[in-house]
Amino acid sequence: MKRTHHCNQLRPAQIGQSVTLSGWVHSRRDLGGLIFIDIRDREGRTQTVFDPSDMAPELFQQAGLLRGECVVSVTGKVRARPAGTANPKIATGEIEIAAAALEVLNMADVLPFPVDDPEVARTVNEELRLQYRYLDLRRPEMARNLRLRSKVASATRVYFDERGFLEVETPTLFKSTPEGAREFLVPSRAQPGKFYALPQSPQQFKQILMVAGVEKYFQLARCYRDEDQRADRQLEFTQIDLEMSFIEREDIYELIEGLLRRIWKTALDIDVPAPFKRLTYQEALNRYGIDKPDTRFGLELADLTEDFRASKFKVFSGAIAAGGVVKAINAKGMADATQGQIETMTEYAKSFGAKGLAYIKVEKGEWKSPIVKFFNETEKQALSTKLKIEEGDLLLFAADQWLNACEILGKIRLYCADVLKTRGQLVLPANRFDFLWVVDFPLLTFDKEQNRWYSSHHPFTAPVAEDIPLLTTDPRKVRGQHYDIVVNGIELGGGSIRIHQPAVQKLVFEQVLQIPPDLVQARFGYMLEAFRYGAPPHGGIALGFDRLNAILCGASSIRDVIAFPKTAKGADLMTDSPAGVDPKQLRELYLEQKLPKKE
RNA sequence: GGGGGUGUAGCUCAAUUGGUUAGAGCGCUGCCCUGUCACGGCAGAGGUUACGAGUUCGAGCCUCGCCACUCCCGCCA
Repeated sequence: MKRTHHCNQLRPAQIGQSVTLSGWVHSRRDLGGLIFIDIRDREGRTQTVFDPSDMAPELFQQAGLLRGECVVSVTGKVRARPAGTANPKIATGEIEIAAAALEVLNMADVLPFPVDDPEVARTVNEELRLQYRYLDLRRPEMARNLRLRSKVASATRVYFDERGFLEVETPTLFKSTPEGAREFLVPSRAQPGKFYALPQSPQQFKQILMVAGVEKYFQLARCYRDEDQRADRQLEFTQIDLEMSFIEREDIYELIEGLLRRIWKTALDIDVPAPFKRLTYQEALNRYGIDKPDTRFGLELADLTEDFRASKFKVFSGAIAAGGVVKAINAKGMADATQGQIETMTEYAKSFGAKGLAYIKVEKGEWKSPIVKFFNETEKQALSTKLKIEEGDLLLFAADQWLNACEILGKIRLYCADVLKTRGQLVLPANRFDFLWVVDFPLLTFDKEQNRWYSSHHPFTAPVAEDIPLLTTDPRKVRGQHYDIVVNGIELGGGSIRIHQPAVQKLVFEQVLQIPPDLVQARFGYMLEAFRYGAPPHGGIALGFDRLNAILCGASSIRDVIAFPKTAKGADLMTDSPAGVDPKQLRELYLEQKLPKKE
């Protein structure tokens, strides 16, 4: 019995037709002398009626045995529902199928959790959902996420095709290049003692493709990073990865703005305005305390360094004398925070390395604070002006080295925004998307513990041309031609213009990053060689495809937009992976196990 | 590696200060019911309180350990 329609197709126009529907028993309502069975498929659901006055007793009896999630085919005539019994909640609610035949394609055991009740299903323990993912994915919400993701992938492919990009697949069996994220290793059977590594990104291959003359490459690339996970980070994830030759940063901005506009239009029917705002790294830190600012709300950081340079309050003036800064935010309307809440915030700040969190509550025209007695009139005036102080405000301070002070207040800013959201004092519309580019990142960051410079982004990022001479003299000041795309405080992607001159690349590896020449040769020699045979200037970007879809779906975790995600410990609860292997398999790979001792 | 949260019936949740036989709704089973759509009514079954120790006259509750899930810090070139 092949189906003639799907379960969201029949309307009054089809009344009188004989049809067959196939799907799952969504719900049954057995009235004794009359049975209603709603059949559901991925498109929707349709009511069928089993009426004993109209059919063989065996058929009616069979219908009575059906249970939730049985798979059935029902054949019958489409008819209008009797007056007053239409169901306006579903699209097929004006009609029903008068069942004439029933084929039970498969029975179903009682489910471990309901999939037909969205209220309950939403709160079901995620552990259970992951164990029975095939049931979880039957839920309309999850089915919608899968479908949206597919549409976004299609729109992406169409967009890049229109722009002349080639979709090229790159290997997932790569080699280990242990700069950066920890890698998954894959032992080679054919070459004892040697290993592949799964790529953290197709970075090197896509640059080689530019040397190969592809000019415009893209891929929905699977990437692997053996690092601890988060709500927005999985061991394996997907990137919209691309690279172009003969371009500058502006070309990437234009391209990605177009892509995101296309995706938002396709997925949400929203017209995103372009060009996007741009912020330098410096400004992002200074104003928002983070390199991926959520600009949907204010609570911006103010700089008070000059106002407190000579202050009697030594915590401030001392930090400044040590080369640091004093920064503050005004948490509007939070003066009623309890001592406990302030304590919580202080502990929170300390967990990010703050020494403390000075505050002033502005209540009943008074400044209540343990520190305000140290301030003179000029200082108070400066605070008033720069922080636009009003009744009911809560001022929070950080005095530390510039980056620390900014980052601490950046975290506190987000924390305050959450509190204000919870209280209903800050409302962010679900359809608001603040896109922006963050640019002019420092090319290098100094690692105090290892006493060396490392790449802020990755070692292939090109310095801003005029900063190249500073590479060996003053690395701190070198700006990278790196850019991040941020939306609503989420880092959606990042990329850069790459180094295409082998001499500069070699200089960065050996002189700046201090990687021994033989290691450079072993790891990147093929790349340096490739660049000698005519490498075009090139650059690219990668966007987190899972994060992108989570944003579009309004999901709080990327697990909700990945069909079969892993838990925080990297387990797949459905298949029970990872799992042990047979000793024979290990022997074939020339591996021995040395497991940690349990105490 | 570190910090926080959660774990009680198939599911979602209760359970006073440590005190009687651990409850409710949904689901499930049986019976009744011809216009329901969260159908309704009656009856019933269903518990190693994640697991393991300990304290106590007595532990779902307190202590220690351990496991799983989750959020965060570190980590994520």
